[in-house]
Amino acid sequence: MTTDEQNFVLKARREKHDALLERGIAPYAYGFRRTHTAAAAVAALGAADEGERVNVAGRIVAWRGQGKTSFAHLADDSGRIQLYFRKDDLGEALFETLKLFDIGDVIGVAGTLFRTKTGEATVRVSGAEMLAKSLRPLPFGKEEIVNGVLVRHSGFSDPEQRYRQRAVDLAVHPEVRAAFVARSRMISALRAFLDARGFLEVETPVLQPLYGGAAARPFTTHHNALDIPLYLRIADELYLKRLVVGGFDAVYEIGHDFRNEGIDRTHNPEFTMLEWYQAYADYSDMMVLVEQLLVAAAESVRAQPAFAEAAPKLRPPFPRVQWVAALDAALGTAALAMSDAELRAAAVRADVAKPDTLSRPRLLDELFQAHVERTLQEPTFVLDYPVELSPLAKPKRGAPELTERFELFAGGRELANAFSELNDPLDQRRRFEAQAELRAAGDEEASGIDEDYLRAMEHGMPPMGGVGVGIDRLFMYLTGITHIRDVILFPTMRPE
RNA sequence: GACCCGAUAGCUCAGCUGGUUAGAGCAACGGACUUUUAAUCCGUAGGUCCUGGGUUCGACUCCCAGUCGGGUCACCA
Repeated sequence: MTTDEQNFVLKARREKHDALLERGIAPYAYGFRRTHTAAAAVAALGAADEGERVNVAGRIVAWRGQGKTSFAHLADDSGRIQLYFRKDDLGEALFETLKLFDIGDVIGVAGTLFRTKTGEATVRVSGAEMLAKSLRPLPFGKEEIVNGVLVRHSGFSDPEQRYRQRAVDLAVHPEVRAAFVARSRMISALRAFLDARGFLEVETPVLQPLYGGAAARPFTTHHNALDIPLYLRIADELYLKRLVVGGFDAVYEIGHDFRNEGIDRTHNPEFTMLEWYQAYADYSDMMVLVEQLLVAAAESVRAQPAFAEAAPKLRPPFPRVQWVAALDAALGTAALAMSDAELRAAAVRADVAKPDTLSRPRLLDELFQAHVERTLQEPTFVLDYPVELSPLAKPKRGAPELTERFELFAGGRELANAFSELNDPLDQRRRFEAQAELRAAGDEEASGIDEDYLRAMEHGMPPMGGVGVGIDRLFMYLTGITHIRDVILFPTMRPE
């Protein structure tokens, strides 16, 4: 492989750049006054054969030179439009300058709309400006429509390079842009849903002196001036609940959480979480809210043409199954009555990795995952988790060994997790102490005691329902996209 | 972490049971062409065949190790 400096393709581009300068043409402009986007220009022509004068700008994505004429396609955010350059229209000097234009250049053109004899809306160009000379070619493939389906030839398909060079991936793949537009619209819809119900969007610390609210290994960093370790948050939960103590009755946050764990097609170390908390509500209220929110999210995805078909048609209420009953049914016995040794033996039979190292709650959870979770394809609420698995959830009314907690599963994956939030500071302290014991016994994911959070709760925390929704996975479920890297613009990669 | 697959021109790929100057299409460069659309036609240039060992008269090709990537499975409440 040649180095960039020696590469003949780059060299040719650079020579054209220099030739533009010699002709007194700036290769990099300050702006361009557009009258139409590409799509708007096509629409402006309508069914007519001759149309108005337009100024359009974008990237040259195809070029067909033909002696004293040339055809090109110009792409912008809205779509693409064909350009027709004719020497008689442009004059000798400008037509010669066109030879310095390449696929990938960003240009602006002025001209009148017309329809070619093959029926395509086209700009008959009378003036063209270089806006940004592309010194490094973009790997545009050639495209054709076969039986109404776009077929791309060559192009840019190396998965690694596509994720590493997302700017290139986006520039040459409109369908990738469409996925991220859909993601953005879905997040807007989530905000609109919560805003309309009186929730206040807030921002809580990403850098935290203690991490909590979930079971995961954190990223650790160090603050120089304070000379203390700080952790990137693994959840927003404990700060949002402090805000409810402070008098904000309904809050939510959409932000990144960070978990220092493996990377695969459903896990990125940095991912987007929506959490909300509503005072005076319990987990039953949250179930209804989650159903409504999912319907709103699915509608927003279905409104995107690229995903109109993919988005599932949700019909609340979703089925509710009891955690204990589901696990008992799968194991054929009462799971909570099993001894630690029996649980461990069951874990071995279920191919759970390293069962000897797991605490009792983790064993139960592993068994539930192995036997129940992955069977849940249609959206399903799993209710009432054992208290050992849920240190931040209130005991279930009438069954104190369980908690008022649910998780929503769909497509075999967890989409949401919610509780009637524990607001008894004395109980919370006992739960933290139990976690601390598990931690001391080697459970890396058990939490410690967060005294500052306990102090906030001791001032009086209203009863509330709270929910966490994994946004990346929700979007994957609603679009049918199977790899988390395809829903995160810049997924975490090993450095080159 | 386990198993399978892959790495060759800027991009997408071919290269047989080992054989001497490593190919194609696109992109690039030169030329022809004033309604093309995977434009077409003629010509030119472009390579550390991932890295390191080994086998062999000879390795892009076979073997070993490594690196990186992809897929599947497992793990990650």
